[in-house]
Amino acid sequence: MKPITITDVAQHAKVSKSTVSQYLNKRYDYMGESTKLRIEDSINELGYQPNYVARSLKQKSTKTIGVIVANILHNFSTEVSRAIEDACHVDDFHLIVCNADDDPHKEKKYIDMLRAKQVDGIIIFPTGGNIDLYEKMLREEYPVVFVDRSVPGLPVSSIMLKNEKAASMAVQHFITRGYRRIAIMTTTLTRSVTPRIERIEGYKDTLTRYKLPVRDDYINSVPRSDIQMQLDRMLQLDDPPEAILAGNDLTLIEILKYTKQHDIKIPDEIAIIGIDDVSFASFYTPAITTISQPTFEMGKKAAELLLYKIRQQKAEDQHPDYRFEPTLIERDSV
Amino acid sequence: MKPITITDVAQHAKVSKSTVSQYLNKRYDYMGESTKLRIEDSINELGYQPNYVARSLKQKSTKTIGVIVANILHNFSTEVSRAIEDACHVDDFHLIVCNADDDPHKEKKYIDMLRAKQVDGIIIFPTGGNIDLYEKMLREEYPVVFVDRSVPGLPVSSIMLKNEKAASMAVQHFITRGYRRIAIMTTTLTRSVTPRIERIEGYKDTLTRYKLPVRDDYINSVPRSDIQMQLDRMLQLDDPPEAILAGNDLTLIEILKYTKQHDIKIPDEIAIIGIDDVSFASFYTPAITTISQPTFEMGKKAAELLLYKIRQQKAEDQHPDYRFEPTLIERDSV
DNA sequence: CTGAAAGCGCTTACAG
DNA sequence: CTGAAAGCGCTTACAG
Repeated sequence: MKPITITDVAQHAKVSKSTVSQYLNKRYDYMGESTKLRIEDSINELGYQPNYVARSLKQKSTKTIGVIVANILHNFSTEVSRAIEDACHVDDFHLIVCNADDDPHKEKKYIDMLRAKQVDGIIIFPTGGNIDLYEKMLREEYPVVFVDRSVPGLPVSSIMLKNEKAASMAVQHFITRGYRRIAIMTTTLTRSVTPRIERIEGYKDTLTRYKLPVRDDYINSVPRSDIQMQLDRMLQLDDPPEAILAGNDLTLIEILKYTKQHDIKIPDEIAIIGIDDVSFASFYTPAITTISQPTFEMGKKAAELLLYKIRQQKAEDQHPDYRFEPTLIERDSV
Repeated sequence: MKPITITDVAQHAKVSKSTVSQYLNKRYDYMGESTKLRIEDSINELGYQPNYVARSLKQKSTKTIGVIVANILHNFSTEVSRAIEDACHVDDFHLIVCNADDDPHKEKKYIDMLRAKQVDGIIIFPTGGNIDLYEKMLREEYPVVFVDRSVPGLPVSSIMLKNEKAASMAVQHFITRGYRRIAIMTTTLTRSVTPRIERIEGYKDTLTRYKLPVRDDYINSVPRSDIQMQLDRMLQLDDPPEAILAGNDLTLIEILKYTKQHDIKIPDEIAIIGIDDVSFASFYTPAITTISQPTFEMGKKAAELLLYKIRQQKAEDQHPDYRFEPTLIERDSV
């Protein structure tokens, strides 16, 4: 079945393609009322749908943006993506979401694919493994915004949590409740990743501020698959920690699996706070105290910033990173 | 900064655009070795990236498919989408995922948008509210595959769970463990939705088969926001149920919130099975017994079927629906 | 107020 | 073995 094109509509309405195009783009300024009506009728009668691909080619804009998340398994990624989608929707922009799976090769593949598809800009949760590619995009004045992690040296702002503050709030909460031996557990990646570094920094600073010792054997950064083992090691220390700060949702899940399996009571035997709110936090037993990120605002800001760059046709921005406030949600795991 | 086009490459390599295009499409059959090398060098030197939009316009194929899930909040949707993505990746097809949010208007909007963007086919988790639109697509021989829910009367197969069997397995498991007063709770929608209907059917049949009474006041289909209230009502019956089958993940979550809040012991005071595996099932206390769907296989089959239709340029298929096996994962909530 | 013509960046028969 | 030309379905100055 042959699709209806603008030519068919023009013939049917007995006007030129140009006039139909004017109509489609709502340039009614000089259009006769009867012409307008004839075109409208023809469109309905033929069931005409404009071909965006053709339009995009001519206009050099697809009204589509790409989002590449570092790892879709983090709840944070999904929530931010959804907020980005909502914000784009207002301006009639569409989204293509890709998952780099913490792999710079995949990230590069997706960047290339999205650019070949001519998306108007990309929001990246950077793996950190493609610095020269990010630089190249910038040289080509291609609109990019970073989320969750920053890329030092690039004049592109990143939308991030106040990570140090988040860790600090958690540690302070532990301290207030009387805990002194406080550990932190994060997942590790081969590349250095802003949130992890800053959260550990905030953790250390806060301990120091409260004159508590900073112990290396309480600071863990291991691959997700090794978390259970690492907990084993840490809890067998002579003076094991009484509290653990989970650096993100996946880490928290591994810790809960461990405590469940070894029948360790929370918070009596070990207190827990997780950064990132998880779906089951409120109805887990015990309900889990978390530090949540304002994912909705962060996604919105990322979208707005990217759309702004797209409109201004600029890639750089002089603004420092945008930092968002963490929120402590007190529940029963501390 | 002006992007590099095939014309630039042709000039730089001192050949025609046609030849460059042949090269790009790996039609090397009659191409001189030196020509090939010159083109390759020019591409690298200029950093040329083909424009897929232009290619798509000419080839009338975007190598992209759309996925419209009824409600992204169901874990099932996310997992199936990911499986579809993996399967498409093999054939170098890309994905645009949209969330209809159980709203037929949004579903229609997304179908129109995806077709305007000329995606080669769409996988739909149908809301059921756009039958005429589905029919129109079929008339236009547009490739479509349904997932999770079927649309009666349309010669388009749907990829579904053996829903009756899933409910039946759950009920049998309850019965084997000695439970007799078994209820079912599902979310309701204004439109009738295959899984819900079939699961209730399977539930009833199994009770009947075991000569247990089928009680209307044990069968609940209410909006998500009313689940808590409904549980209240049901548990205040003179002879309240001893076991509840949760029709999907969101229902299960509402039930767990309720039991937590009212301090109801699982499984001692109420036993629970959820259809759909949830992330926290294994480390919840108690670990939740679930019936899981083979989401990976289902997504794979959906993708394969759609890609097949796209290649054959056909929309109909005579095959009955594809049905997949549920799996009972015994844990501690029964 | 409307239409003819050029052009977006590719691909593809076809000619030589 | 390679190139000239037409065309995919739109939009956009420009002419009248």
